[in-house]
Amino acid sequence: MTDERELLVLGLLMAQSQHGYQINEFIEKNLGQVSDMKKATAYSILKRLNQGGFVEVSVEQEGNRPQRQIYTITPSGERRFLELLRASIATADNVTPAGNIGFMFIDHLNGQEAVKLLEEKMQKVDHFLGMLSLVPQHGHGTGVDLSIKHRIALLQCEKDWLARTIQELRTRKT
Amino acid sequence: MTDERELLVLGLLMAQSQHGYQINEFIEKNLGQVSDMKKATAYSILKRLNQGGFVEVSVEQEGNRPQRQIYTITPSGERRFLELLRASIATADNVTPAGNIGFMFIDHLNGQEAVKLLEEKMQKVDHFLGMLSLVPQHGHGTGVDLSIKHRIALLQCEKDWLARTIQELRTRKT
DNA sequence: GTCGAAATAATCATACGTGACTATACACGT
DNA sequence: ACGTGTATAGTCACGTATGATTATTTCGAC
Repeated sequence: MTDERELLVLGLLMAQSQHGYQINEFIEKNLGQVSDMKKATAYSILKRLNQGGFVEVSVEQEGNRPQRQIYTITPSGERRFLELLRASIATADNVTPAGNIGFMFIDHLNGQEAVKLLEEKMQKVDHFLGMLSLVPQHGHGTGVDLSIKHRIALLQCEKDWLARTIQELRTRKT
Repeated sequence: MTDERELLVLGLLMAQSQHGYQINEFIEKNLGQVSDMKKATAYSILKRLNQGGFVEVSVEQEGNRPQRQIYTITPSGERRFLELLRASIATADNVTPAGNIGFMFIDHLNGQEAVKLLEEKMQKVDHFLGMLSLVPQHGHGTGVDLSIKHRIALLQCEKDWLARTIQELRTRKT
């Protein structure tokens, strides 16, 4: 998890030098669908990256506004970025996709309630699918699009599985 | 994340009162495919649950062995369990399935390497799929089986997506 | 001109998760 | 009887992530 967050921050700095607020704004506004990293976390990651020599800090003053720390990726940081990127793409640690533990104990609920809750979940998945398909394409085959398509594919799969499972539970109850 | 872990521990205590070591052993040996929670984490969760009045502790001494803390779920704990269970089944917070951030930046690699890394990932997914299909069935339609089937479905979907994407990248490169 | 809301830019206290470590008891070979 | 590996049962120090908070500036409404 940590590595993915560092990768995200380094990736944004690969595009251009930025200050903390800018990074957070970008994540909030454009990547809300992709990362749930919080402001304070981004700042602490920037600090860590700086201590590791992966980014450099310079201070900027604009008008009367408070000082800002501008972060710039270093050559060492670019190497680190590629390292993390390769690891991220090539690995599949994939333990427990969130929400899976609950299924283990579903027998503690009666069939009717289980079905109702699964339907609720399916609706939420569907709603989320809707949000994602509204995200505009960035261009042909950019990584960002790939990433979005990946999420859509997984969510669609989740939705299908829920539909099948609900059917099964309904049948069994009879 | 925290909630899912609490749910897991409470769920195990719903089946029977247990001491910490027993819980950890069970998770390690039987749920390695389902949860990556570590020993120390389980102990700290038990402590928290105890402080919240969701489990009670009693001390047991068996022969000359060191004392053991036996944890028993309380009525309040059972309510909490159901609460967490319902929430877990009905929600779909699903932000960033691990490994997705990497795709965003895949353009920083050349096509050939990207394909190679995706193939590596696919192999790992496939290997993991193999492991999961070896897990013995617990019985007909128990939650545990449902949970495993869910993971298999998602992994299969991931594998298919990777295969499609690799094809696409190959085509594009030409 | 002034008052409150929103934007800007961050820090801090706190809780959570985990690798490393501690410590005892038993089994087994030699 | 002695070492030594493994099972038992847990604690602790440390790093990470985040909600809450701080502090200043700009802007629009009145």
